[in-house]
Amino acid sequence: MPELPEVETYRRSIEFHLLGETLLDIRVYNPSLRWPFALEIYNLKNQMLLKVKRRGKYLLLAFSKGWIIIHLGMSGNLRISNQSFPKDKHDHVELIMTNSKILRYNDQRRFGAWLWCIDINKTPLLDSLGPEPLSNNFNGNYLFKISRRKYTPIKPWLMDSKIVAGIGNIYANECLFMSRIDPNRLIDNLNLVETIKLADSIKDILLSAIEKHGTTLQNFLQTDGMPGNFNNSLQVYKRDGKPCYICQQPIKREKQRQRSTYWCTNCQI
DNA sequence: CCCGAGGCCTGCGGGC
DNA sequence: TGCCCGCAGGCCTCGG
Repeated sequence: MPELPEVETYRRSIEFHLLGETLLDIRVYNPSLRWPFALEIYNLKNQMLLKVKRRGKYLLLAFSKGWIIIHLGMSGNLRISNQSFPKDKHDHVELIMTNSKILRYNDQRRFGAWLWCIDINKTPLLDSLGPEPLSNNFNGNYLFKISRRKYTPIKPWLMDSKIVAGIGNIYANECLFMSRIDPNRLIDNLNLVETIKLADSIKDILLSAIEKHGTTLQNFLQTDGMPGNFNNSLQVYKRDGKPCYICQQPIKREKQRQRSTYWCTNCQI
């Protein structure tokens, strides 16, 4: 579910509320997530939260003995609340902190993960990730270079975390609309002007979605329970059959690799 | 090596 | 009302 902007929204909120607090207790109601809840996390008891980082869609919490790696899968949610807040049946993990606040992990489908590592620079899950889309080493030249002599369609390629980290189905669709590129185009076929336009669109869209605290479709809520505000900015995602905001032609939907792709057949070429 | 389908889960909405 | 099907912000694993 949550893509880079939603995870970044969580990162900022956790940093604001919980950085420097000590982890008093860990409660696990259901350890059977995508992989079993990492038992090493119990060793972090009585340690201070030192850093809150993000890599792609992974949230990284640093303690002196190591890191908690959180991935939210499709339906994972984080909330920061007081003890009095009633528990939901899909609440699976709670971190109880010294300022009497609880970080609570809720995940209806349990595709998410709570893992552990000593060194985030030496962990297989993160090693294989491509560049951060908002960093300087992600740009149109990079996209141009790695797309030569490859013949996969651009849209599923953008969702491959080895190419660029953090882009999922919503933002892949939106970025291609902004750069006016047909999602079915084969990547080798894009010229440098187009890959530059695409990289710039990716940065634009992600930054603006972060500013609006993400997109709420079904499950995503901010740590205070408020929805994200990027929904009104969506140009194509979930708009099949509705008129394109530029040319009024109906937005088309088709599956690519089992995922819905939305685009304007008139504007995107 | 590369690619795509399958599968992990739960819940919702639409058609009959 | 109920059942069945398709659909949903992801991504690892495995087969060809």
